[in-house]
Amino acid sequence: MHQTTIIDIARQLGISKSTVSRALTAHPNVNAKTRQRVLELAEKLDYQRNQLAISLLTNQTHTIGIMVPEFISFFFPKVIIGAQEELAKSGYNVIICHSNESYETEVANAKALLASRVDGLIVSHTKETRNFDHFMTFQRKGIPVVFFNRVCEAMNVSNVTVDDYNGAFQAVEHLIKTGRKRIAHLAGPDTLANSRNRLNGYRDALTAYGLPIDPELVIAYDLNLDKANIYVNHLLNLPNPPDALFAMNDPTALEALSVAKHRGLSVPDDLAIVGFSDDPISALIEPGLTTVSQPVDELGQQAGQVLLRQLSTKEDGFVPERIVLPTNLIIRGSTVN
Amino acid sequence: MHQTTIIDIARQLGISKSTVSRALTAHPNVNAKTRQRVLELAEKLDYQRNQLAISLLTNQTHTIGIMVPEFISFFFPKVIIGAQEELAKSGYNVIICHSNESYETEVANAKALLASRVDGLIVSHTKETRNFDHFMTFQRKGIPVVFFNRVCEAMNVSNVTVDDYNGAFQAVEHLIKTGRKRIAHLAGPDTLANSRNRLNGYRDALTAYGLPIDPELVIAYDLNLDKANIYVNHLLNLPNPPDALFAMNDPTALEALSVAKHRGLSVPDDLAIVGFSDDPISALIEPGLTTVSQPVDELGQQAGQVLLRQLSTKEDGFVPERIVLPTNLIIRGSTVN
DNA sequence: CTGTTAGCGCATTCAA
DNA sequence: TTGAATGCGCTAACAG
Repeated sequence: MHQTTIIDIARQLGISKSTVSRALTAHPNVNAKTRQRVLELAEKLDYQRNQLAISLLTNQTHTIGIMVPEFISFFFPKVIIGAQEELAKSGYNVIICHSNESYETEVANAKALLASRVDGLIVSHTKETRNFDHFMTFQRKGIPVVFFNRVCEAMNVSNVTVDDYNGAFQAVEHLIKTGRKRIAHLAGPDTLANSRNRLNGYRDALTAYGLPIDPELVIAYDLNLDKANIYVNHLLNLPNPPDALFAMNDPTALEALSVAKHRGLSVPDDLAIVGFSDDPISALIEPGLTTVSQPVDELGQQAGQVLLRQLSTKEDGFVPERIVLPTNLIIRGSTVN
Repeated sequence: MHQTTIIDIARQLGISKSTVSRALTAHPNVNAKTRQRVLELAEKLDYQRNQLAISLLTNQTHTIGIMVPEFISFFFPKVIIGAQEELAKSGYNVIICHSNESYETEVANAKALLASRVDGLIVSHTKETRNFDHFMTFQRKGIPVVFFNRVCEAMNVSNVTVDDYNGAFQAVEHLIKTGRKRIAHLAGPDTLANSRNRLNGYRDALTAYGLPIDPELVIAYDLNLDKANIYVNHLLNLPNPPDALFAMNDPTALEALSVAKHRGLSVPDDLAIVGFSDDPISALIEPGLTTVSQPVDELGQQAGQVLLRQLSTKEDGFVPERIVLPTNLIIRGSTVN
C-alpha cells in the first residue's frame, strides 16, 4: 500500500516537490493559487505528512516519553493527563510506557524511547530500580529528564514531588493530637524517595511530641497488597498492639481497614487509620479514610512545564528545578468520630 | 548534541558503514571479529539505533496506536495493558492517545497517529463520535483497525466486545426474579453501540417476563456523572417511582446508591440497583453493588491478538473478526439481602 | 515565486 | 566478507 507523498502531488500538478512542501508548510514564498491547488489535491489524496522523515531531518520528534511503574491506580493516569495537556499546548505528543514495576521492563522501555528519539522524558521509576544508568544515558545524550513522584535524588535532574515529609508529619501529628500513643507505620520500600521521606516525617512527628519510636511498629514492605494483610495482622497480634496506623498509601490503608473490620475492631476507636494520596475510593467507603491528599493534576502539569522550560533552554544554561507541591490532610471517619 | 551513528562507528573502526550495519543487525555475512569490535564500540559510545531512519526505510514503525476516550476509570487502563502485553510479544510498541471524550481531539489524535505512521490502530471511540471518516482513512491506507468496547458497526473492521445484550438481559432478569416490577434504566447515549445493546437487553428481558416497557423509566444520558444525580432524583420523584434501577455503568449506579441513601431509602428493599463493569469500588462499598462484570484483561488481549493476525495477513485475504466475550452477573447487597 | 541539490541515518542491493 | 551506491520522504539552503 502506497501512502501519498509530496512527490505524488508534485507530479500530478507538474510542479516541483519543493513547492509542494512550501505550500504544505505555510511557507510565505508560494503563489496563492499554487498553494490552493496543492492543498486541494493533498486533501483529495488523503495526504498525511510523514513525521518520520521530518523528524529524521530536523532531529526532533516533538514527542515526549512518559514512563510510569503502573497505571491501574488513579494516580498515574491523572498525572499523565496533566502532563499531556501542558505538553500538547506546545505541540508535543506523548508516548506512555508502563513498566509494571519491573526494572527490566523499565530498562527495555528506556531503550525503546531512545530509539524512538523522544525529545524529553518524564518518569517515575519502579520500586525495584536501584541503578539509574538507563536514565543517565538520556542526560548524556542531552535529552532532558524530569522525575516526578518517585525521584532519583542522586541525579542532577529536575524533580517534581509533593511534600511527603510534611504530609506524613501532619498525618502523625493528627493521630497524636487525637490521643493515639502507639502509632504504627506501614512504610514503602526504601528504594523509593517518597517512602523514605514519609518515614522521616513519621519519625520526626513522634519525636517532636515526645513519643518513642518503636522499631516493632515500623514495617517497610514492597507495596504488594497481598502482604499488607499479613503485616497488619502481625501488628495487631503484638502483645502491645498499636492504636493507630499510618500507611504509605491508600490501598494499604484500605486493606488495613478491611483487616480491622474482620477482626471486629472498631475504627477509629480501637484502631485509627491514615492513608496517603486520597484515592477516590477513600471518600466512598465507610468509614471514610483520613488521608494526605496531593495535587495530582498539578503534579503532571508542573512536570510538563518544567520539561518544556528545559526544552527551550540552551544546554549550557541548564539548572535543575526541584519543585515541591504542598499536601493537605483530609480528616474522615477512620480517625475521628 | 550529536547522537552516535553507524558512520561514527565505521570511521573510528576504519570500516564501511555497511559492515557496521550488518554487524549491528546480526546479519550472517560478517566476520566474527569485526562484529565483536563493532559491538564493543557501539556499547562504549552509547549507540542507539535510530528507529526513525529504519522506519522511514522499511515503511513500518512497529508501533501501534491505541485510542481511548479516557483513562481515569479502571476499565481502559486495564484493556490497554492487556493489549500492550500481547503486542509486545511480537515486538510492537504502543502509542496511547486519550481524547477526553472529545470528538475533535479524537480527530486530531487520528491525524497525529497517521503522521507517526503507526502500523495499526486499536480504538474505542468517544461518545460524541457520529462520523467515522477519520478511522476510515486508516482503512483506506491499508492500516488495520480494531475496535473494542465502543465499536463502529457500520465499518467493515474487526471488533472485540463483550456480550452487552445478554449482560443487560441477565441483570434485568435477576431484578425481575427477585420480585421487582418497575425497573428503570439509566442508559448511555445512543451514539454508543454498547449502550444500545444494553438497552435492548433491558427491553427484551422485561418483555420476556411479561412486564411493560414504561418509557418514563428509561433515561438515556451522556454519562456525565453530575447529571446522573439529577436523573435518579427525577425517577424517584415520579408519582409511581421505580423499585429497581439498572444503570449503564458502575459509576452511575454508585451515584444512584448515594442518592438513594441521601433520600433515606433502603437499598435493596426500597430500591434495588445494578451496575455494569464491576468497578473495583463496587465490591468495597456498603452495600456491595450487584453488577455485570466483563473480562477486561481479555478484552485487551483479544484486541491485540486480532490486530496481530491482521498485521500478518495479506491485505486481500482480510476478513474482519467479530469477537464477543461473555459477561457475568455478580450479585451483591444492592439487590439481595 | 519556483526548481535543483543535498542530506538526515539506515538497510540493502550490486560489485568486488 | 566487505565496500560503494541507492533511496525512504522531507526541509532547507542556494540559485535562478
